[in-house]
Amino acid sequence: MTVSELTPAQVAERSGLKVSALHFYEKEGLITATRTGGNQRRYPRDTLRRLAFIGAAQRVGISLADIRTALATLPEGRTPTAADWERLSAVWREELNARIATLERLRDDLNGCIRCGCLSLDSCRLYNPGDEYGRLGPGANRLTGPPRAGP
Amino acid sequence: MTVSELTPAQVAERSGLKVSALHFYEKEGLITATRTGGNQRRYPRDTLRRLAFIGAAQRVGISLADIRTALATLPEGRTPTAADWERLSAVWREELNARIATLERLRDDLNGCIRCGCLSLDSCRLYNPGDEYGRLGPGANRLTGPPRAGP
DNA sequence: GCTTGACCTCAACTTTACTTGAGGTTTTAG
DNA sequence: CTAAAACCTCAAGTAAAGTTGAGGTCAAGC
Repeated sequence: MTVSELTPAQVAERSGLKVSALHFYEKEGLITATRTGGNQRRYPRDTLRRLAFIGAAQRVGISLADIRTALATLPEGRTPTAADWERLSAVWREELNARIATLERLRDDLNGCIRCGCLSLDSCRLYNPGDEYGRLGPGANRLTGPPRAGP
Repeated sequence: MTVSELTPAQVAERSGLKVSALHFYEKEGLITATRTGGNQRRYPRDTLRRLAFIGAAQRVGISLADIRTALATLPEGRTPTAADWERLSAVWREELNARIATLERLRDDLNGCIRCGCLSLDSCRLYNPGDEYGRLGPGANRLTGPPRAGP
């Protein structure tokens, strides 16, 4: 096997993910793998970076579907450069700033709002968050936290 | 029906939730309801406040199980006072501060870390967030975002 | 040359947070 | 008094993000 390719076990080890998660991500189109003669997976080196990126985005609360959309803007046919990654991360940077701002507002609302007893009234900002969603770039959304599930 | 009790439709209207969600929350022990002679639900007025609290906590990324634990510390037998709610919200305030700090660190890491190319290396803080979880009070956890699901 | 560990596929199960639907009852408006 | 709107229960379905297990293959060490 080429020097620059990684086995499933190596990727799992270095990413902290389980092999089953790697299969899942591949099925979802988030990472790719070539196969050896014996049909075993070999991951390109930049897989670790992709996985790190996926993990960071997930920690911000972005869904795999949105992450896939963002990763799809990476160039095909060549290994992404640092500049490619930076372009992507700039979007998340905005996302993070927005999320931080939202949380700060939520905290401040909580300070004044529950204390004053207005919570549950129609006019309460905490109760009626007006700007829960926003879009900043490809696939970036869900500024305030995990979804309140639906179909 | 007593002046201070609300019908399912009224609660749904004012909370923005569906009636099915109210049933679900009741089954999960997050809210309660009395019944009329005809077996229909009537919600105490503070249900709206409970729901507002639940919504705020969810937006921070706290699970219903943890929210239930927190709500369970409210006094039984009497309507919670503003002070009761404030005690609870103080916990979330800490939670919010912690989450904000985590996101700020994540953003700063992203600024330096992806740019410098270290992402995916074992020593990278972004790649290896060391302090993803912490406990501050009853049921408070998950500081950095939604869980990466598991069994 | 065989055993052991890493791999493979595929289907089914898990959790959280709800929704939908079926089949039947209660309340309200006219 | 009746028709419509709102309610009830209970079972089953949904979505996301994976994990687990069964049954079989591949590769490395002794």
